[in-house]
Amino acid sequence: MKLVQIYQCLCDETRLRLLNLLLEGPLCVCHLQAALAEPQVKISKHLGYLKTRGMVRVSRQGNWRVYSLPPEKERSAELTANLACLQDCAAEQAGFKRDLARLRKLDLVCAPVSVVRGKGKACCN
Amino acid sequence: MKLVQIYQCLCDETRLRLLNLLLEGPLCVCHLQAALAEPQVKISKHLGYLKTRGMVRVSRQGNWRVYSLPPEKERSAELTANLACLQDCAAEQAGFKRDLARLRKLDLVCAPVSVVRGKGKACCN
DNA sequence: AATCTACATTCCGATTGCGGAATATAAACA
DNA sequence: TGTTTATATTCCGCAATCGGAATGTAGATT
Repeated sequence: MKLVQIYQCLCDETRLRLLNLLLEGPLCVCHLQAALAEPQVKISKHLGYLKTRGMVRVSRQGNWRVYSLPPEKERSAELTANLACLQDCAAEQAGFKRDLARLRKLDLVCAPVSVVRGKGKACCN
Repeated sequence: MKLVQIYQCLCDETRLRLLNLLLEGPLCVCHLQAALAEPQVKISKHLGYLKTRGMVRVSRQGNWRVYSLPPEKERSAELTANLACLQDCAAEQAGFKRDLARLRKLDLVCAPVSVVRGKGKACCN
């Protein structure tokens, strides 16, 4: 991943917000969607953008797709540096902090529907 | 200057190379052009892009326009952090190092033509 | 006054990016 | 098997970006 490609991943507001959340750890799409309060297509498309460029990984867990940043050991020096820089910058800005706050309010367990049934919601919907 | 706007300035190869050179100090267009070995329009347009977004300043010195990064005291924390990050990353990559090497080979004095006349060139042309 | 020099701007055409509405898909569940 | 759930993909229109060729321009030089 070339340096300029890293910056291309970072040059959209929605993607910045997504990455800021993923810096906290792996997250399924519905949590990202809920935390950003943005429509599903938008989230999904930007995740696709990041994925095709190698900025995020996906794994399947039952009904959910869990996105994560590449494991630390596999990150290039430039990626590590820029992610750290992003995290520092975002930590001081209201919008990013609000996203994190919303994220923490969510029930982070993506449980099978059968488990959640009766509580009126599955996962974070 | 919002964080995402910083990244928008950084998301093009030519602009990265320009900024990497400007991190060394103020430079006139002809030096940037010679160091990058790219056509004049290309250089000029990307400098325009950076200027309208407040990423660089211009001053006139006789026949030349001298571009520079905003003075350190006026840089936001995010800008400072990201420029440092860029400089670190670029310092380890062949392409950027080549630009710097070419820059250092240039006669960095933009002197009036009259002074240079007889040596067969004005400024870096 | 005419010319030159260093640079910017305009005018293309092609590509890419973005957002939303609608639709598709694949796994889980009943 | 049919339905629901979570997510991706396609289709569409629009705006932004990029590169190059040609042209414009302001100040310096002759």
